[in-house]
Amino acid sequence: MYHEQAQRFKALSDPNRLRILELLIQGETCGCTLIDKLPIGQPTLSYHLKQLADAGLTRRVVDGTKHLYYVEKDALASLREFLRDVEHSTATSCEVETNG
Amino acid sequence: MYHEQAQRFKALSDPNRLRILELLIQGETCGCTLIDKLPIGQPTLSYHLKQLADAGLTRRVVDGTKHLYYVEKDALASLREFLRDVEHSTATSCEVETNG
DNA sequence: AACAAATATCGAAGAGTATCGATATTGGGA
DNA sequence: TCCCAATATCGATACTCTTCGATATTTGTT
Repeated sequence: MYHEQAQRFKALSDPNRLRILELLIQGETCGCTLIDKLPIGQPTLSYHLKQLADAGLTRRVVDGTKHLYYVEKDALASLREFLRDVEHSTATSCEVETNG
Repeated sequence: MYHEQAQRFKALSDPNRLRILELLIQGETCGCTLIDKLPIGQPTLSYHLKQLADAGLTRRVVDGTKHLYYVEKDALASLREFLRDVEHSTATSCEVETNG
């Protein structure tokens, strides 16, 4: 089913979310510090973090009043694998006249 | 800039488009045969093919009245690379207590 | 209990998306 | 030239997304 993969790609289809992912990977964990590095307000950040979490791309850990977010690298790897499979599932009849 | 990558991920964020990509890779090339394998009408297929082409994921070759579409594998590979970079750009301070 | 900090949720506005039926366009064949 | 097949475009509709300000919730601190 393509629906699940499509959902994950959708989570990656927003520039702010890609930026968030990279900040998280680089060591940011807390919404309260992310907010200073993004051109969006707090409710919007919360919305994007939820999108990422719902897609399985991040995991949330509650620490007192702070919420820490971590990237689920396995999910990213799974998407990479999907793309690679699509690329490689050729191998059959896709022969375009190779000018020979 | 994340905008361009986000655009490409957006092109992959629809199940029908993922299906189209796979059909194209597997040897389909013509809209007139794709249409029989998808649960959408002709204008919608045309719309999706345009989305994919605009995102640089496919290339169109006109052959008389038929239009042939080919997957730009380089674009897929570039997305894979982007995902891998995001995964690997850690290496610094993202140490979560590794239970040691 | 009162307050502050961090986050989530709500309601609304505006933009964008997917889909369709109808119609236009383009190219090949009679 | 006339018709057909393949595709694109248009206008409309319903839905989803992103964003915001305002407000609620949750937790730690005094």
